[in-house]
Amino acid sequence: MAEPGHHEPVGGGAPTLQDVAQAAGVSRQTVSNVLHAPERVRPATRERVVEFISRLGYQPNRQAQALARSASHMIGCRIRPLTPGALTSMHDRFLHALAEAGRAADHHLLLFAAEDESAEIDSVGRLHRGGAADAFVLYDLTADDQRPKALLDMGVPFVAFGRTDTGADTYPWVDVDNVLGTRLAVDHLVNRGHRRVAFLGWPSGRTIGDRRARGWHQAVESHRLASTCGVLDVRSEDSVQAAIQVTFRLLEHSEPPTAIVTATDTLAVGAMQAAQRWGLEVGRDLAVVGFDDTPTAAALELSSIRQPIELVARQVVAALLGTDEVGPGCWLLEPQLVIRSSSARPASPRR
Amino acid sequence: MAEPGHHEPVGGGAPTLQDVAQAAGVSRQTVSNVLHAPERVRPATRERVVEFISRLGYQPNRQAQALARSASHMIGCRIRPLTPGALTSMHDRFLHALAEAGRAADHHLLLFAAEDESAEIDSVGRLHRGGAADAFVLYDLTADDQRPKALLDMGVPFVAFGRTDTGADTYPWVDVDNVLGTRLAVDHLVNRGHRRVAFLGWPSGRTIGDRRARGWHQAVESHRLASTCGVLDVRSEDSVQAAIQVTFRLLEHSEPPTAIVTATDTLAVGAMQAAQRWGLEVGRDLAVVGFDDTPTAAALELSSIRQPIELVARQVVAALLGTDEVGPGCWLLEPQLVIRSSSARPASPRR
DNA sequence: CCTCGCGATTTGCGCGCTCAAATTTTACCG
DNA sequence: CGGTAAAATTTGAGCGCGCAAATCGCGAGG
Repeated sequence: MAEPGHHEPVGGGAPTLQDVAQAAGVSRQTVSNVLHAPERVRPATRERVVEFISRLGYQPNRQAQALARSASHMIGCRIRPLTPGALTSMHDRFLHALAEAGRAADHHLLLFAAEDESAEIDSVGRLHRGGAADAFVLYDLTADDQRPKALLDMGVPFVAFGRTDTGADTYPWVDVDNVLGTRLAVDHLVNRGHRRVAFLGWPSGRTIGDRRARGWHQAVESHRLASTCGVLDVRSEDSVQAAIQVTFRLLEHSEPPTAIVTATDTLAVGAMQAAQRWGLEVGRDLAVVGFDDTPTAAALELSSIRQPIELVARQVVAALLGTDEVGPGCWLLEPQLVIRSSSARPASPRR
Repeated sequence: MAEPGHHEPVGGGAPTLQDVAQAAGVSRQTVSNVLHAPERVRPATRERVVEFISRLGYQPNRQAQALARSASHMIGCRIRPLTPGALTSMHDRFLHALAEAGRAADHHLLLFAAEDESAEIDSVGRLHRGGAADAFVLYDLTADDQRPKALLDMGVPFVAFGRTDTGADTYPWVDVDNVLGTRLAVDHLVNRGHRRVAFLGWPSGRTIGDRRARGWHQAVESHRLASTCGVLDVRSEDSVQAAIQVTFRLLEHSEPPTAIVTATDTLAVGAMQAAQRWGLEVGRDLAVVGFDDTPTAAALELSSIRQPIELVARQVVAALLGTDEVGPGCWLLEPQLVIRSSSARPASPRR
């Protein structure tokens, strides 16, 4: 015991590679090999080492690993405060999916808060230089988002969920086909016999909103639905109150729509509320389809377009860890329609 | 340049302590002191070093710091998948608040996914032994939650948001006073003139639900409200559909309540839906108050009890980093009532 | 019987930093 | 102006690990 260099895993610290090595009577590196390149170790040795690893409950120290291989195996991600007024978006679903996807590749999620876009850029730079995270995930991209270019310039690896209007070919992104989303909604309503399908969206100018509007337009045209008058396309802020007012304008028209496709669940909730106050029963007199499939949609039996967030997260992580692709990879995933009673019934005969 | 030991911050790696030291013509440790104990460094030297730190954009390497001081400055937190059916709880609000609170103390959030409680315990153990996180945050505690004891046994530092029924004096927690919450709701309704205030809660057996029920009971008794018959206390699963059915039972009574206090916003949504189908206008014929102030509540103009999540997060972080308290600290914070139109008007005269 | 070659295993080194102890410098007083 | 204490700064060691090069051991070939 007086022999120098003979450590025991004395209480306190977790066992180290050295501890396991000593216990198994091999060297540090052999234990490391058992973990990372088992084929290099003779089966007999390997088994013995494995035995001691589990007996001591050895767990590699991530900080030491990170330092040695200069890669932290952390994925950085800003967590945004939720926008007051809007229904919760899919932040938590996305974060959970990311964590899940990262786990498979032994990567963890590093969450940080930042006031705004430029604070986020600062934080990312700092975290990256400080080696706290190897790569980052950007989400909720706006049309003219500054972040992709900024990170590109800093040489920070990242993948975006969503994309900007321009320059989207200069960085890797994963996005959901919003155009397809609203198209699916309209198709579904047409199948149910609707011919006057309105669109309730955001004021034009925001990428996502515009794409969703475009999907409605395309579907209306391809089905040759009534829309020539143009009054079936209305816009409002993303709040329930605003949506209620705008929906009233839609309903007081001489030939009101029998169905409304909205750009968000928040707007859809507004449409439903307005319909009720107008004396219509949602699902019977007026069909409504929302977008994002928030928990609220499920609670209110609102049909909604669901983004495949889990797939997105998996693809984002794959792209992040994806070895040295040639050029930025881009993936456009397909959303799905979740049908609930707000749009399940066939259209009632003209009122 | 051939001089050995003379590194330049050549392209690639971020600048290190050594780089800054060399540039400023001082030693490694002096730079370190400027950062951590400026008072030990002579002002003139300090200024020069600071100058070079910012000029080189030096950022301490967190992995190296973590390794050296054997403290990762990371707070571990499991991210749960959201419960299908229930409205989103406050996960994202809490996570954001935690990240925000941790930032002030230079701590970041480490998110991980786990299937269930025991997987979470495993992960926590592994992350802790691996030095990936110094301490952990537990939330959504159930009455007989296994996690506190397990972490206690493993010697892993943690703070819980919420608490178990028994043994809550053996570990540090921060909780919101749920009893007070429903009491506030009832008080508010009584102020508005209501005398028959029903409670719509979870089946008894779950800590949180029971506390919320108790608050209603206390308030009803202290205000001497009608309740002797006992029919004003009803329970259902935490889903909108179930709540609708149960609310109908409440409404078909000979002396129906004029107001309903619920244990969650989900239940409140059910109550609101039921009222509408019954031909009552929420806010005029029937007042409803929810619990948790989810985004849905805001969207539907539902009054709700709001938990001070940001305070909770700050207190959790403070407790986590709090130096060697004597015994576990416990904090019970007060919720607040957010009044919206679902309960704002005075009670209408008896119907 | 000795050497070569190859797989198995070990050693040396450094990742970037902090702590403690050693060393140098500065300031002050007799 | 020497001496000394205090302040300022430097040096040495090591945190736990991975990489690369070095070493060991053993069977085949000459």
